[in-house]
Amino acid sequence: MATNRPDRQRPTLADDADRPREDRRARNRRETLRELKAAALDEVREHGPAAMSLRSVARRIGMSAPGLYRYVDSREELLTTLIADAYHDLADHLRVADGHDAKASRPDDSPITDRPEPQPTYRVATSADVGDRARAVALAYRQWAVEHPREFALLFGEPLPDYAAPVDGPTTQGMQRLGSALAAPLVDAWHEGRLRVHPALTDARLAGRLAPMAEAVAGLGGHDVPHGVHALLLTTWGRLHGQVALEVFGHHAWLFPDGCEQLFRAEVEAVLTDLGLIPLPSG
Amino acid sequence: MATNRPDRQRPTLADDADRPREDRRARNRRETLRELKAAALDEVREHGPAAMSLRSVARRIGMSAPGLYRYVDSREELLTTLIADAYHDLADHLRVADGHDAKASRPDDSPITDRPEPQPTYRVATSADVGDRARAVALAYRQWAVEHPREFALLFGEPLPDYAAPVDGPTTQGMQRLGSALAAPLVDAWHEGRLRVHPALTDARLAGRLAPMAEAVAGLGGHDVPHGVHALLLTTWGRLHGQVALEVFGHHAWLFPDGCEQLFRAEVEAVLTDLGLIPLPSG
DNA sequence: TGTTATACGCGAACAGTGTTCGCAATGCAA
DNA sequence: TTGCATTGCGAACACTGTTCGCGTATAACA
Repeated sequence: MATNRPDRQRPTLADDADRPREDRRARNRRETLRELKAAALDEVREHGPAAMSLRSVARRIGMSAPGLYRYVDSREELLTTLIADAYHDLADHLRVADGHDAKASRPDDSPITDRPEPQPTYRVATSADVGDRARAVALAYRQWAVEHPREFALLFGEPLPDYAAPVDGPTTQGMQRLGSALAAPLVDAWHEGRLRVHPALTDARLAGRLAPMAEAVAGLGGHDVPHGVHALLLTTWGRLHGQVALEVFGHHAWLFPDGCEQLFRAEVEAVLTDLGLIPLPSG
Repeated sequence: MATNRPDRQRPTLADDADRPREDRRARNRRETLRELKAAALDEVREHGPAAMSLRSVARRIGMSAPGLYRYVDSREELLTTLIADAYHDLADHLRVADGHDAKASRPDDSPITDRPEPQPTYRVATSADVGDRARAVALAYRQWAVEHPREFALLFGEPLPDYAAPVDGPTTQGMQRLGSALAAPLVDAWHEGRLRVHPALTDARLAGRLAPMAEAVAGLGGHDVPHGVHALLLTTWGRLHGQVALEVFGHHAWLFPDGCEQLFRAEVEAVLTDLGLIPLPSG
C-alpha cells in the first residue's frame, strides 16, 4: 500500500549507520535515538519486557507516542535491539571475567554504548589456569543474570511470539559472541589435552549436526576441535544455564530467599570436576 | 469500596469446591468453568501465555468479556490455575514414566480434569533399576516440554510481573509434586547407597538452607536423606532443565532445527555417569 | 402456588495499549 | 528564496483488562 509519507526511506534502528555525516539533524537524531533506547532499557529493567510500552517510553523522553515511529519500526524491533545489546553486555562481562578487555571484539555497530564498564567480581588473568578461567566465567554468568534479572528474562525467557531471529541479524551476532565468551576456556582446555569428554557426546549422529558450530567457535583456536567438544560446550552451557534460570525466575526463592550463590558455587566445582579440570576433592 | 453487586460472595476459581451440592445451576456453573479453562488453555497453547486475552477466551466460549468475571477474579488468577494445572500434568507424566499411575497422589482439587491420560514414550517398571528410572524421568521431562512448549514457558519462562506464588497455594502444591516426581529415583538411589555426591554439595553453609526441602521430599522415603543429597537434587534438576529450556526457547534451533533429542540423550547418560548410577562407558 | 433473594449475563464505559494517517513546522540544500 | 526531506503531533482505529448497573433466569422459601 502506497503511503503518503514523503520520506524516501525512513531510517530506523536497522539502518542508522549509513548516513552521510554528522549533520546537525543527524546529531539530534542520534542523541534522540540514544535517549530512546536508554529509556526503553530502563523500562525493561523496572517492569520487565512484557510491560515495556512505547507510550510510556515516549512519555519518559517527553515525546508523543506516534513520534517514536520516526525512530523505531515497531515495539518488536525496539525489543530486538535491546536483546542484541543485552547479549553483547553479557558477553562483555564474561570476557572481562576471562581477563580480556570489554569492548574488544565488539562489532562496530554496537547497539547501545552508554552502559558502565563491566566489572565482574570474579576476574582472572588471561594466563590463568583454564579451570580457574572456566570458574570465573561461570560465576560471572550467574552474577550478570542476578544483577540484570529482567534483561536475563529478555534473553532467555519466553521468546517474542512468532519471532524468529534473522540469520546474521544483530541478535544472532550477540548470541555468537556470548557463545564464544563461554566457550573460550573450555576450548583452550581441550587444546591442553585436559578436557574429559563423555563418550556419549561423541556419537556419530550428533556430529553431523554440529558442523555450524565449528565455524562459530573457529575464531577461538583453530578449526580442529572435534564435534564431541562442541557437544560438550552446549551441554556445559545448559548445565550452568539451568541453575541460573531456575534461580533468576524465582523457582528456588522458597529455599534461598537471598540468592543461590552457595549452591551455584558448589555446582560449578562439580562441573569442573566432571570436566576433568580439577581433581575430585577429598570428602 | 462497597459495590452494588447483590452477590453475597462471588464464588470464583479459588473457592469453587465448597458449594452445597450438585444444584442445577451448580452443574451449569461447573461445566461453564470447565469450558472456560479449556478455552484458556487452548489459547495459551496456540499463542502463548502473553497473548491469552480474556476477551478472546470469552469469544471462544460464546460469552461476553464481562461475563467471565462471574467465574474468574482476573486474568492473572486464570493464568495461575493454568500454571498449577500444568505443574500437575508435568508431574503426572513424570510419575507415569517412573512406573506409577498418573492421577494417584493428586490432591482432590485437581484444577482441570479433561486432559488426556499421559502416555510418555519412555516408561519403566516401578521395580526397575534406579538408573533406568532416572533416565526415563529425565527423558519424559524433555518430552513433555517439547510437546507442550507454551505450557513449559508458562511454568518456567518469565514469571508474571510482581507475582509471588502464595505459600501453600495451588501452584506451590503442583510445584512440590513435580519436585517429588523428579526426585524419587535419586532418593531411592541414595537409599541403595549408589548415589555419588560431590563433596562441594555437602558444605555446611548450604545445609542450613535446605531444611525446608527435607519436609518436601519426606514422603518419598523417610526423613533421613542428608542435605548433600537435597543439594544434588536441585543441581541435577537444573542440569536437565537448562538443556530443555535452551531447546524449547529456540536457542539451539540454528543447530538442531528438528529437536535436540540426540544431544539430550547424550547429556542424560553423562548425568547418570556423574551421579554414579551407570559406569563410564568405554570410549 | 407466589415471593424474594441470589446468580448470571450483557451492554456501556473507562483507561490503557500498538499503530496509521494527515497535517503542520522545522532544518537543509539549491 | 524556493523546494524538499525530516520531524513531531493530534486524531483515530482496533484492541486489551476491568467496573458498573441493569435486566433476567433460577433457586429457596412462604
